[in-house]
Amino acid sequence: MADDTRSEGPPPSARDRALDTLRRAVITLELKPGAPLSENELATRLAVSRTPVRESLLLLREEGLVEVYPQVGSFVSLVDPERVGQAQFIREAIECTSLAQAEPPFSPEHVADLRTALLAQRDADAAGDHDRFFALDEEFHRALLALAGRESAWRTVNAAKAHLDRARRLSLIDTRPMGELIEQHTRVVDAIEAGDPAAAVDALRSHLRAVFDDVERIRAATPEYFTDGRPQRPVRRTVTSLK
Amino acid sequence: MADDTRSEGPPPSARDRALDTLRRAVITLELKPGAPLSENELATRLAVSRTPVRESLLLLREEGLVEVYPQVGSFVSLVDPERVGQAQFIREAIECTSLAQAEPPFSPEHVADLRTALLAQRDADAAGDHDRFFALDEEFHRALLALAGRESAWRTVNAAKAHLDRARRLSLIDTRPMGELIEQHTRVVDAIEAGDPAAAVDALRSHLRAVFDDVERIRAATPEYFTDGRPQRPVRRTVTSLK
DNA sequence: TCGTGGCAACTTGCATACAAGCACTGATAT
DNA sequence: ATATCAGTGCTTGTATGCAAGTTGCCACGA
Repeated sequence: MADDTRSEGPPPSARDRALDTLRRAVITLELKPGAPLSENELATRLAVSRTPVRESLLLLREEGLVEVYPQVGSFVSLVDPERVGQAQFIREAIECTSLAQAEPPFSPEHVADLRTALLAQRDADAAGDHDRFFALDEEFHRALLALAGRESAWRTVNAAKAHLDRARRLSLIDTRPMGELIEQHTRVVDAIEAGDPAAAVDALRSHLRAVFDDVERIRAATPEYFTDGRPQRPVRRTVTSLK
Repeated sequence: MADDTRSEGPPPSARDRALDTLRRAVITLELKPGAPLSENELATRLAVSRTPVRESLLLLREEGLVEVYPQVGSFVSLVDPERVGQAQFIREAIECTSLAQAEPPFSPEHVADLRTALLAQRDADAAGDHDRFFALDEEFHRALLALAGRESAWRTVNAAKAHLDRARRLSLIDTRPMGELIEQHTRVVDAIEAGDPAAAVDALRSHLRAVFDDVERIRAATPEYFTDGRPQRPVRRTVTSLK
């Protein structure tokens, strides 16, 4: 088990690499909401043919991150407050239900995972490392699901919260302190360690709603990245450079 | 509103048609779990090229309905009890949370929709029309979400419950009476009409769990369509005919 | 009879050519 | 100056050819 290279699975295909690259570019706002995309342009940049790029865009479209207008063009989706709200509801339903169904005593390893993610998150915030902060935030919520043996539900939560994540990333442009969020996470873990699931659910719920309320503030600050309810107007423009 | 042809949106592309056809074939068990697929074969049957078929398989793979082994073949996914349980949890979390957050008085139209679906479902059961029965079952649960203004969450629920639906369809092979399910639905609507959301949630939860428990019975009856935990063995065979 | 090696046919992944359609530009007429 | 119309270049959708790899059959040898 030591000399295992862990090459599990086949080598990533050109599509896998293109998909990872593009998805990451979209959620990190490297590709900004509303930015026009072009299969040919992206294929050139990624040094592959249109096929893997096209298939990637098809999957990203299914995730709600890209919109494709036939014979017109493809665009990074604008952040849709409606979808953000939907993601918020789904997340709250799944995470809170999971936590509510978890029964003490809790696995010490899982609780330790939560504490570890929490401390690392504090460091990342202090260092101003936004990417790491978000990765740890995901790790925290994932560990929360694992506490009740519902880690497999993470995939569904993740798929639903893409728009929510982008909105949250927008808020980091102001390099705003994340202390409040860490504080809220801490309250959740404290309640868990105290063996009080009900209190943990309450703390989690108010945390998730605080995150959601923040979206409106972000929207007011950067309205150009949000939909105004009207259909996204297809406008052909020069493609923004990817890296 | 009468002469409106409702042609909203562009005409369906070859990919759209292929995807609809294939997805329907998989969830109705016309294409049985474990059945080998072939892009070329399907392309010929559907009278299109490999491209739309390939893209459809890619999307179905993302939905968990198809498994693709590069250079080996594509197969209809076996029903995975693990995924069925996951779907059950997600469904219960979302539907019950939605119903719990709904506040009386309820919209008379929505309640009427529930009653209508219920009666129609009784007819479909009596007529032995399985497809219609399932369509109405979806309509019922969708209306339940609409009651709390969470109809948009239906998409997420639907995406998660593909394996669950196939398992339920397997049970219909015995032409088993669906009276119990209708009975359970009725209890939910009764509680709603009585303006008692808490009771409705309890009735809904026990209904969903009854559906889930049924899966084990189905698995015992038709184990060849379920995974035994081991990876699905790729075996090349003659492609089952589609329609 | 049983084991083994190689060939043939199939699979999906990727690249590319062609088709159909929309948007923008610019010239032209009013 | 303004409105209209045709052209051009881009877009995505589809079809198809080629490449790389795997499976299973079948002949061959022990």
